[in-house]
Amino acid sequence: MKSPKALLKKIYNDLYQAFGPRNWWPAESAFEVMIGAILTQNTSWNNVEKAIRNLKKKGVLSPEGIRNLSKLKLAYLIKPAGYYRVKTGRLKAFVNFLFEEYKGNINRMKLESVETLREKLLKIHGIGPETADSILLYALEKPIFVVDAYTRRILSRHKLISAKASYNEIQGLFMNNLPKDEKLFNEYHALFVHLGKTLCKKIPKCDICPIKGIEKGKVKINN
DNA sequence: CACCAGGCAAGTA
DNA sequence: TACTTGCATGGT
Repeated sequence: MKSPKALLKKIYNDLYQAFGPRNWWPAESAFEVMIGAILTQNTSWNNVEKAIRNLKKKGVLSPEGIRNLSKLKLAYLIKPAGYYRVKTGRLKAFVNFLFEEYKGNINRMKLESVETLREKLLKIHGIGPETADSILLYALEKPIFVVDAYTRRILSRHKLISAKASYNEIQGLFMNNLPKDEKLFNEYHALFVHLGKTLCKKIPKCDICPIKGIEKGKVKINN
């Protein structure tokens, strides 16, 4: 039990054993996932849910709905999610992209390769690596691993990565050592978030962390 | 009361 | 390249 492959598999198995399937992403449509991915940037999901509810209540949770809304009204509706002025611009930039590239049609978007999509998403103002990958994995069902603050914290705590490993390094650790399986990546990230939100949060010492018996010390990231 | 949450861009050195 | 700062609400 010392190769990164075996280790990452074991962590997954331990978490799945402990928490079971998480059924991610919590949303009723691919577009809702995309909007949620932007709204949840450095923001608690609880606050995002309020904003999503507001959008649904107004019947504007669609590419057309967001596009036709004035910035002022959009800002008001997403206010509970925080950074509402910034996020209004980001949502607008994103839906503009959807219409320019795909006529506002998500199915059209899904036809493109994950590599092409990722490049395009990263060019949109307000879409960084995590948001892009969340959209790719959870909205478009492309096999890509999402790295977030929880992932970083958990791996770092178990001394599997250095504290200042880059996004791409961490993503590579998973993608180079696991089968490129969308279902697996989906569940894996969801399990990390669940662990981070529950145990790691409340129990600083991590005494009852489900990830047990792993070898301490850094895992080789490059290979 | 302080602290932080499922980031990102822009500015500085 | 490698820090630092602004953005903002709501829960604990």
